[in-house]
Order: sequence, then C-alpha cells, then structure tokens
Amino acid sequence: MVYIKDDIESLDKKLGREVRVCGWVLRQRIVGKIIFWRIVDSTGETQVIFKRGEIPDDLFEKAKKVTLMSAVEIRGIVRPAKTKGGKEIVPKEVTIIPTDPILPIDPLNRTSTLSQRLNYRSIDLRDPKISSIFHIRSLIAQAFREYLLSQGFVEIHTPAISIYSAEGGADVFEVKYFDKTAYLRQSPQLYKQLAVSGLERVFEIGPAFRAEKHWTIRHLCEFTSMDIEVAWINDIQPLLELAEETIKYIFEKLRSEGKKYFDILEKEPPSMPTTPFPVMTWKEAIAIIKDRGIPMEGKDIPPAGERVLYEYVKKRYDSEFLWIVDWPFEVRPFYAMKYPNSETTQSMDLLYRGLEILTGGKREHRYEILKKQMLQKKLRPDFFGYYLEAFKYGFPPHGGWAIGLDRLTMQVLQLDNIREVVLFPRDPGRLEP
RNA sequence: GCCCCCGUGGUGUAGUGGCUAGCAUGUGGGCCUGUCAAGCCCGAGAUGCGGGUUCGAUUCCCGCCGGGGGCGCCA
Repeated sequence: MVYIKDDIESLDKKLGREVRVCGWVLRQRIVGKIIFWRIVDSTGETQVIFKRGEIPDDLFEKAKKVTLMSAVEIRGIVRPAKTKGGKEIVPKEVTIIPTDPILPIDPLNRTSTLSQRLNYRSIDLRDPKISSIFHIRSLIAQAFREYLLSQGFVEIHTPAISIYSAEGGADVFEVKYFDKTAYLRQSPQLYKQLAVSGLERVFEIGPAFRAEKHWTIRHLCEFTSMDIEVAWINDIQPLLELAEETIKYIFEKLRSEGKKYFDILEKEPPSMPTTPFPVMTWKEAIAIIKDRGIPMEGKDIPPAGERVLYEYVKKRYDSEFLWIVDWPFEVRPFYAMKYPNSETTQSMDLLYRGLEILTGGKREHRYEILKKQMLQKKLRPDFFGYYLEAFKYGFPPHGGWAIGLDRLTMQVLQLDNIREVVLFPRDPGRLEP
C-alpha cells in the first residue's frame, strides 16, 4: 500500500513509534495544564495529549485555540494510555486548518436534520456512523461485480444520454444535445439488450434517471442501478438463481468484511438467506393483499401491500425475501416477454424486507412481436430506430434484471430514508450540493 | 398531482396576544496536571419572508418560501 498517512486504525501496531496522523478535532478538553483532543479520521478515533512540561509551550497555546471540526495534522509518538482506545499521541508538530467556529450542523450531538446534514455532507461524513454507510454501500457494489465476473459476465458502460425517450411510463429528463433533444436514460435497459446479443452475459453499475415528482422516502430522481442481462435463456429460472446467488455472495461479504462497519452502526449484518427464495405469482400476491383488506387501485402492488406480503412470508417461510412472478403485461414495459397466447409476462420482482429491490424478466426478442408490443403500449416503433432494427438480425432469447443499489443498501441497514445511503441525492427539490 | 404536520440563537428545542422569550450544546473569555457526554464562573447570540386582524403579533388568519411525512405514480 502506498504510504499517505498513518490511519488511526493502524496505531495499535505502532506504539512507541513516530507517526503522522491526520483528521478532524471531535472534542477538546482543557484540564488545567493538560489539553486533550479527540480526533477522528475515516478509520477511527484517537486521543492527542498536550501536557505542559512534556511539549513546548507554543504548541500548548496553539492546541488551546482549536475549534471543533478543524482539520489537523499531527506528528508525534504513539504511547499506551488509560483512555478509550488505550493509546494517545504525544505531539511534536501540529498543523491546524481552522474551521469557521460557527458550524452549520452539530457534530457532537448528531441532532441536525437529514436535510441540513445533506447540505453539509463533507462535515457529516466525518462521523464514523455516516461513513460506515458508504463503506457498506461500496462493499455491496464490489461483491456484485466480483460475483458476476466469476460467472463469466462482462462489465459494460452504456450511454446515459440518448435519443430514445420512453421505454416505460416514467417521465424522462430532457437534455439539450447540440441542435437535438436527447434524454437521460431511465435505465440501461435498451443498451444492455443490444450488448447481450454479442457479449452474451453483461452487467453494468450506473445511474438511472426518473423525472417524477415522487416525494417519498424510497424514490430519487437519480439512482444507481446494478443491471445484468443474459442471452440464451428459455425461461426466468436462471435469472432467479443468478439473483439469489448474487445476493448470497453480497451478504457473505457484508458479514465478513463488512462486520466492522455494522458494529460501528450498532446493527446486525443481514442473516444468510436460504435458497431458493419463496415464489408467488402476481395473482397469488394480489389475493393475499386483498384478503388483508388493502385497497388495490391499479394492478401494481402498493407499498402497504408489500408490507403485508413481508409479514406473510416472514411468518410462513421465515424468509425476508419474496419473488413475485408472472406480472400482467399492463404493468410491465413493452419489451417484456409474454407467455404464449397470454397477457401475462415472464417477469419477476423481488421484495426484501417488504420493499421492491429488484425487477426483471425475460425479454421479447422476436422483431415482429416486439414491434406489436410497442404499438400495444402506444409507443411509436419508428422512434426506436436502430434499437428495434437490431432484433431483425438473429437476436438471441435473453433476459435480465436490475437491483437498486440504493434500496438494497437502505434495506440491509434498515434505514428509513433512501437519502441516507446516497452521498448527494437528487430528488425533485434538491439539485445541490 | 392530492392531503397532513412543522418553521424560535450556529445546531437541537421550551414557551407566550403585552412582562428580561427559557434550556442544552456549540461559540468568545476565565479557573482547574488525566479528560474521555468532564466540571465550575462570566459574555455574545433567536421568533423564515410578505400581507391582514389587533391599542399591541413570535403567538391568530391568508399567501409565499423552506423542512418532514402520507397517498398517487413509479423502481
């Protein structure tokens, strides 16, 4: 590893040695002729001691003037101490990058609101409880990538800007593209399909955009989608298995490498699920929801229904996961593949702890039928130019799914707002920072 | 798109149709040689904006702005 500084978590192995520790002042205590600093970096917390007689007087005076959340760099000797963490640093040289003493969020009591914390994320992230969320998020993405690479998948990077406007019902963001109007993608769907026709097994981790004014704790205008697409499948079974195995691999990693972050957050890592996950058809799910007296307006399952289903599988199968398969074409996109002579699609959603975290299915690969389904959805085939044409030239049967990284992270950590797991969330009211 | 709730020092909050608008923490100054949510003394610091009702509004009413939540839609 390239040496940059001595991380606080590494100090236990460096007792008696000179180190260079960099971080932020979390607390300052003046006890007569001794000053203590509690400092934090992204790996932990430690204490710096300024003791008159032990260090030069000018260093003592400097230490006295520090304000909370100032950035500091300390060169000094690590020694054991009767303190939290069992060690302290005796400084030789200290650099302070002072903060404005009036802080916009409260770093000690953690009483600030989420909105205020998001405005000042760079301060917020100094709290180990906050940075742990992003370590866990990073591990989830890493595990996703590792598992799919191990299964012969290729990581791809498809455009976020394109001429194709609507693939589903969701509204899209318009972008000025020189003299044309382009759109931000709602998902990498169309491009991962085109890619799979040659690469056979692909995945992508990237942003997706929805111009919908939904003010909820589980929606954003920009979110991160972990997509896969696989060629040569004849039903959705391999898709279910791939998802189950991917999730198991992610959870294993969280339970091993992620343990320390769950400890900081005082939360339990997710328990290992047993596979296969319980499977229910859309019809069966609807029946249960109606049976519990939840009003059903359209054909999509409302949030209250998702919670009811969670209670149901938890009790009946002791599972936190539930597959819902065979959705009506009415609530799926034009590219969903129907069963023969049916308006039911070969598709699935996965609920985890009562929230939809994955959606996918088998895709229609037959040119004429795909075109017909576009018309059925009141989309104009001529707007889909080269995308649609590709299906004329030996397009393999295929399917795939996407996991919402933000939602999975939120559910794994049992947080109550998706904005907690996104560094700089985009919702209808937030375009900054 | 619809509905509900909230807006008081930097931060988090209490309270009030009139009286010095209270508390915690931070912040400025002082005391203290082992603090670790340290303790003690002193100081500065607030009613989101606009309009209305009223002798008087931070409080009541309306609008705007900001924040939180639910529904719808969606993933």
